[in-house]
Amino acid sequence: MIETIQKKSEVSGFVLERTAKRLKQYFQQQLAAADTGVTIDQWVVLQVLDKQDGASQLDIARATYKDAPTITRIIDLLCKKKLTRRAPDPEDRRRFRIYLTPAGREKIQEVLPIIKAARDVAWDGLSDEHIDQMVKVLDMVFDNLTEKLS
Amino acid sequence: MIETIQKKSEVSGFVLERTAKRLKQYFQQQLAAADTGVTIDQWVVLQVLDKQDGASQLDIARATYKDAPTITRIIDLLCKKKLTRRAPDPEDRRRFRIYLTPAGREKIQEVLPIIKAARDVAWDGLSDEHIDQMVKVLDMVFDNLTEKLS
DNA sequence: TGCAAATAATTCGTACACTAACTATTTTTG
DNA sequence: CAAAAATAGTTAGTGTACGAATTATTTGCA
Repeated sequence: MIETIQKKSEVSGFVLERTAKRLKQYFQQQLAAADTGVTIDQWVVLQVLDKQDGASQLDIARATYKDAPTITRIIDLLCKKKLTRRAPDPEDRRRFRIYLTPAGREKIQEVLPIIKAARDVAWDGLSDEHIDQMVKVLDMVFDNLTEKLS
Repeated sequence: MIETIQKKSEVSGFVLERTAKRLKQYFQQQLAAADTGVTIDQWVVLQVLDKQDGASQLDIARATYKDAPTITRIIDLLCKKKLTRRAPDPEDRRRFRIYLTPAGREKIQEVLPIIKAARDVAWDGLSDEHIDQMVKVLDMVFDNLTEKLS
């Protein structure tokens, strides 16, 4: 049997990309199936606000690793749905502070169980040690790349 | 010190997403810096054709885990750049067969070293065992989700 | 054979990612 | 203090992702 020899790194990037894509896809599908009216990326922003209400858009960008234009658009959508609101920052007129509305807080409570159930599906059959090990490797890759990008 | 207890799965999805995003970002940046004129997604399609010249768009979609409309658009762009061409499939008039042009083959040779160098950066300092372990975990997650999606 | 179902590709609409360019502020610093 | 640099946010353009609907063709089956 002839076997093509290829470096580990040749497949692993592909596997990483593929799994991340499928993970996002599954969460997205679960959110849509439950008619939550929010996307997974919008959910990520809501979660940041849940922990840090009144964050600036840049705060949110940093916390989510998304860029500024993306946050502008997501906040636009969330505000249109009345889940968040923009308030001027009294200390810096360039800045907005983003707050959850009561409807936003309710939405978080509505969506959280769906997210938790999806996590259980994704990580089913994996021990904490397995997950820890994977996170460690992923973080090393992330650090390798971040170093070179900055 | 008060520490918030959270399940492993709560952070690991985030880490996975974050690393995949950064990986893509780095490859994309390297391709742009070298003025290759192709994106990382276009490169992935070229690589499929390198292994399987004359593949149908659906073949490419399956091999890359992208969907049909996405492949249509990417092939449109690659054809516009004269790196690939569409040829009707003599056996099935619904189908196209996609072929690399000579310029496409040259482009692959031009881009390959850039990709290899980027891989080396990404996986620097990681042993084959570490990578194997990570791939195993990622594949389990992928399988967990694929099962539920179909 | 003939019609229904499946398949390959495309188009449309919405959402996200990234770059570059721009406005409006605030901070630095000469 | 005033000009320059940095910062916060927005807008525009290109590329990608995904679902739904559409067209053309092929296959399955009664």
